[in-house]
Amino acid sequence: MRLVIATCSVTYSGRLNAHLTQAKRLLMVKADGAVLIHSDGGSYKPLNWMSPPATMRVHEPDAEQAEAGITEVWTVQADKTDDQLRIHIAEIHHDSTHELGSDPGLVKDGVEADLQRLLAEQIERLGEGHTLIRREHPTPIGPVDILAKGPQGTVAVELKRRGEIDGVEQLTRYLDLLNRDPLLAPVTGVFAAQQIKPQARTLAEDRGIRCVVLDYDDMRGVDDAAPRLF
Amino acid sequence: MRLVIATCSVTYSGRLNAHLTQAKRLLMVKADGAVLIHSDGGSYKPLNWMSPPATMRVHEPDAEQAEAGITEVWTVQADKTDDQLRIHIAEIHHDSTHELGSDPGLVKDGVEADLQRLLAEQIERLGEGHTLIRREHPTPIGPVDILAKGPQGTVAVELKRRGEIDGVEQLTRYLDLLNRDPLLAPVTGVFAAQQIKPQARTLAEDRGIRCVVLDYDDMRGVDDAAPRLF
DNA sequence: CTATGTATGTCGCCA
DNA sequence: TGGCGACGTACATAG
Repeated sequence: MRLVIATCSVTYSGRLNAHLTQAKRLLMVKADGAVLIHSDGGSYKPLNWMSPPATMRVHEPDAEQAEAGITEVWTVQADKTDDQLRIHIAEIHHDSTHELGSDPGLVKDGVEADLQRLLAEQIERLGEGHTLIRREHPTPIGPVDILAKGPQGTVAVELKRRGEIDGVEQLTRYLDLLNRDPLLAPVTGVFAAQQIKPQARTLAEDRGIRCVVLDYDDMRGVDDAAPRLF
Repeated sequence: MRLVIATCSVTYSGRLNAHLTQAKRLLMVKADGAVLIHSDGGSYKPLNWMSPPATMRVHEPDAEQAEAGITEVWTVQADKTDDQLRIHIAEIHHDSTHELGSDPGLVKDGVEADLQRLLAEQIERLGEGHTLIRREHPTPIGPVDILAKGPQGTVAVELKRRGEIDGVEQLTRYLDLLNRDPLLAPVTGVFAAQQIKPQARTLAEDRGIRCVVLDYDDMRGVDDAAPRLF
């Protein structure tokens, strides 16, 4: 990985065109050809970048560029598309290269997949008398997270980490569709999430959809083989 | 901006838990407290990060950590949430700090606004006999992208770069509302996008909404005065 | 490979 | 401040 602090201007052309006027920034060049241009603020998204695989070439400035104070021009070309990044460098303030090696990568815990697995195993959290029919029940408009058998018939569960209005809309579409199937109907809905926003709860209940708040830590605690990462 | 190349392990806890085992990586500390952890591959997304505003504290390792070879512990705490990043440093290979100043920011060209302008100018792409009524037709629930007059009456167009289910929902809401207006009704819907996903197409057609795929390059080619910024 | 759904999404707009 | 939609979305996974 090469790290350069430089006064530069940047132009991107590809799916859109974008331009950065001259300023002092960090240029990060990765081993796979990726280039990231960061300022000293904002979140993780760079001001501009090139995704790998890409190839970087360093040129001398032409006469006009040299006249404007440009000392070096970097051209970063995507290997598979015609996306291109052009970096015009006026001054380099720092330049260092570091051997990092490959990274063992990130281990995650607590995403929707975990929640779904746990709820399928602990389906009684929907209420007494529920049994699992299946997870990821396929429909033409997408898979229903969990389908269960409840005391009053079939139950379709939409599962979210954070329950917001679009999740209720999604579940509503599934219910409309599932209720056209005479083998399943009547199907009622359950909106299950670790946290349910008031507006989502209001909309859900207005449509006869039951809301269930899930306690992830509690559910993981019940799970015997809860893997502990750290 | 501070740049550190370090052998480290990282733990994030917040909306989920995530862990990086020990390896050599880049740690970027921004002026606003943001911290990014990058490896020497992948696109612009860091392996792990903390969004600003956040506060970083540097601690001595406790006895157990010191025993494990940790020389320094960084704790990065989000200012407004309980998200936390803990970085255990075994060895620092490089450490430099740079004053960048604020950035003038990015200028873009070629997004949805351009597509809308082009479709308004080339409204016959909706089919023979269409004329433009107006762009950004205001309604209480938001502006309809394009309103046109077609052979069978008023047509409401929802425009997307990529047509997905959410866009069909959005158009459906507009149609429900517009059809309550006796001066406009009956209003039919057109879902226009550079690319339409199968599920979105299924839902749209099920609701009697016509789908139109737009060729942006072709449309821009027809446009004489295609503006070029650089 | 394409297709689809999630994301510690981030970012910008507008009420 | 919060809701909503776009994004050069990125990213993983299933088919």
